[in-house]
Amino acid sequence: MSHPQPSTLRGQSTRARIVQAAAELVAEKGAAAMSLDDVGARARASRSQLYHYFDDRDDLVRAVVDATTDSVLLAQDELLDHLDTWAGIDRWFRSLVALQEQREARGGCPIGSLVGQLAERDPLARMGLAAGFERWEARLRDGLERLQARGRLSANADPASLATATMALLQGGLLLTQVRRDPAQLRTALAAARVLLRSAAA
Amino acid sequence: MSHPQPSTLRGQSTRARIVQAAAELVAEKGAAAMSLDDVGARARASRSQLYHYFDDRDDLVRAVVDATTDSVLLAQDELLDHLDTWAGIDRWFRSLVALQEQREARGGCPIGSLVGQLAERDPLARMGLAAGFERWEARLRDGLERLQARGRLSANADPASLATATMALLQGGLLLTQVRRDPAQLRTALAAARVLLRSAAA
DNA sequence: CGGCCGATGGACTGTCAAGTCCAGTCGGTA
DNA sequence: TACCGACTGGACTTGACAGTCCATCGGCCG
Repeated sequence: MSHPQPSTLRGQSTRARIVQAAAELVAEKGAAAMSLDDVGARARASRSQLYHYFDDRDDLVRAVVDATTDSVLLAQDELLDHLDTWAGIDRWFRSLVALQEQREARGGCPIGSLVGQLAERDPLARMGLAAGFERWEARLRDGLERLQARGRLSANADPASLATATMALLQGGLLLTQVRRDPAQLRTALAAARVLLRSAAA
Repeated sequence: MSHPQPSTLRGQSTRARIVQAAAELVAEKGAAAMSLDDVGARARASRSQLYHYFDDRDDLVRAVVDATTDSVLLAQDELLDHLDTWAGIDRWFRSLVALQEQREARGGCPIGSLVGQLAERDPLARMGLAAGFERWEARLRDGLERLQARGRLSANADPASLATATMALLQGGLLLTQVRRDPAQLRTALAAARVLLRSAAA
């Protein structure tokens, strides 16, 4: 992102259209299969506009990483705000499973799927993904800390470790769901997360 | 794999060299970045040999999937044989963490990393990956069933669900390890798996 | 010993994608 | 209105890659 934020409204909207189109293509076909021609066509932007707003292909992919984490967190924003009650946690879990059922277990986690594609190829993209996971996990950790402050979680439980383990179950559950085309995999993983968290209840 | 097994010894060894070279390149650079030229060069095989033994690029990638799962399971074979004792399970977990430390948290799971790269692009590859996970999880499930038969696991525990949840924690832990370049992520995830399993102990 | 067939080498082709270049247009400001 | 810089369009270059073709080798069997 060595390019500055576009100064005109039109420029900002063009840049946003490009990132949006690229993010869709990455989600549909994978990061490696996304071509700049496809992006240009979908965003109704010419070749040179891509290079006007981004250094190169990798720079655009990094913007896609950020946009994807933004959209994942935004979609769950309400739910993530209420992870400080057992009911709120259960509601979050149920909505995650419902989403996979609705998608017929396709696609896995939009962020997690990118790890295998980008982590070993572009250090900056890897750091962007790590930052995305950190924002996500922090929401859960904060919820668990409030739960603990309210005395519903054992005083000697470690919200940080519980949050990490829950994220692992979520990501692993999504991966198994994707590869087996079976949302029950995520359901089982999150049921285990529930057991794990409840076992730390006060 | 519409091509028959090569009939001569020389042919078999050439085919094996090709798959081996392709598997290394996929592990190093990702499935999309593996080029047939690279494979040929590393395997000391010419272009036409690749097409002599495989239908096309996708066919070779599917062979890589199978070879990769074989090698992952082979490497852990001893450990997977002893998942019917708590000590054996702990030993398995410790060795998984040690391996990530040794690799400096790079690469993630050789099988799991391929899911995000292949699952939505090649249905046959996805099925190959699912078969690999099934073989892996079955070893764990069998161990837990023997543990249960021996009365060390609660009679109303479900070895299948526990195995799935453990695999999810393993895969999710590896993903977080890879993206954060921190083996402690896997350690935390497997510590949670231990808690989960022990909570089902008899 | 002679032919058959799996196995091999390497050149060739068409396609497609990344990145460059330059000739413009648009919109605000003096 | 004239300027200026941000913005836009699309052609062009270069390189890489998947897949094809054909000529040849070499061991085995009749």
